[in-house]
Amino acid sequence: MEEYPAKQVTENLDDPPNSRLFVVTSRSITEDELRESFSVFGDIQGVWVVKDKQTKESKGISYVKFAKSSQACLAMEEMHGKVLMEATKPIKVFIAQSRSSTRHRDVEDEELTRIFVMIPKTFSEEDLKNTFKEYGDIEYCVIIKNKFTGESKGLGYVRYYKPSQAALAIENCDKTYRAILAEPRSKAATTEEYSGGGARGDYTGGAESMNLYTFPMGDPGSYQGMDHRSGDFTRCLMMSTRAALTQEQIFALFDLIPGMEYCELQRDAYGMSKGHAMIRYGNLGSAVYAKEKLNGFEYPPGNRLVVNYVDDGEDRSSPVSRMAMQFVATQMISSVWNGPSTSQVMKPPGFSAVSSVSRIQTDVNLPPPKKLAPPDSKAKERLFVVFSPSPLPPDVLEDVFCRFGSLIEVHLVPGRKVGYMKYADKQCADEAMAALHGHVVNGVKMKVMLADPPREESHKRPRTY
DNA sequence: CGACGGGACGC
DNA sequence: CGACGGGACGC
Repeated sequence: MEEYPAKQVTENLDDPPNSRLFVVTSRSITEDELRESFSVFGDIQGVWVVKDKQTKESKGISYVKFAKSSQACLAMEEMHGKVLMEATKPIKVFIAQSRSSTRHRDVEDEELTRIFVMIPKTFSEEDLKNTFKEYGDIEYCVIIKNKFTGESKGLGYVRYYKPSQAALAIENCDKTYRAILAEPRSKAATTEEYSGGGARGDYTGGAESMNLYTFPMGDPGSYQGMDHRSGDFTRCLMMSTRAALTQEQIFALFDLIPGMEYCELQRDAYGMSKGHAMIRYGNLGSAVYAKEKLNGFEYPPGNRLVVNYVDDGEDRSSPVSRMAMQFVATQMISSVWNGPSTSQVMKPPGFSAVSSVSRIQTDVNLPPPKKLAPPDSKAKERLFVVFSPSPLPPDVLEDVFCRFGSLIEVHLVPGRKVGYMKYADKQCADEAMAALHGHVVNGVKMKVMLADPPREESHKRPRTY
């Protein structure tokens, strides 16, 4: 990166985060060749080939700095495993450790594919998915909820399949979501030594001795993102991995679930793993079970496997097969919640279907519910609502206040008996106020007024008088 | 009466 | 296995 003043270079290496690549190549690969092959992915700010001090020969290590993390991630995804020149080995590409970091582990996809966002409390996981799917395919969404009341805490996780997708979301989503990369869930985990080295072959043995019931899948949170639609279950699975796994390892892993018919690692023209394997089971139950047990499983530890259903071309539309799949799904969910020993206890199919019984009692003649305005809409008017004797739950308030149209968000002030209703349209807000002020909902009397303008950004110096 | 911004997952 | 240069300069 000699074309930049040195001070600027060292200061920019980690800015923005995860915008620099660590590239392992044959020693014959030059800076020009790297620049040439990586420049299609974005704005390269510098290329540095590490060379031996004395001999000036390349050590087979290079750094490529991009302007954006999404560009670096895309380049990593596309170039990892590629052969740059005839008769040289395929290159390895990783996001470089930040210069200040002392750690020596590769940066895993696990750390680059999940984002942490702040969202309106009214957001469902479906809303979250719909908001963030424009940046790439989402593996799952989870909203953090109060365990007792089920109320959203206004925080969520979105897991993408690829680092570039998460990076695009962070770079481009509305600032109000405050999207950042999520810290990996296991903080001090992965302590045991996997120095990554020659121990790869041992993991097959490890897998065989593993107890399926003790897989680290026990947190119900990860199931909230599971897709329960019956149409998504198939006998065919696709597994993605970024660590190099052998055909034998993958076979052994998926063969732990009885009924595997077929398992093949996909390879590119050089015989290098493309990081995908196709697995098929002889029956749907086995496939569902394998997916739930192995998706997210770390094998080897630190390398998170992604397992998904792929369309196997079977007709899943008949009522009989739909019901069969619903049955399997319900059984799965039940066994997850209750543990394997009680998996016989099942809820009837369709149990979790929405029961939209009206839960509103009021002295107002309410119009029917209307759709919410997009969460990123600009608020044209806010209502200030005072509740007596106690505040109404947010879902009830949303149901009531949305009926005049353009409602963006319900905000209750924690610990107080007041709240704010954000509207994208002034007239809708005024209608809501006119209709609801002084009225009673579920025994709670409401004052509905125009809100004072929001407090200014509090980053100013405190007043000194 | 009654006023408004922050951040973490049942490991 | 495969991890960090050379050269610079505004309180």
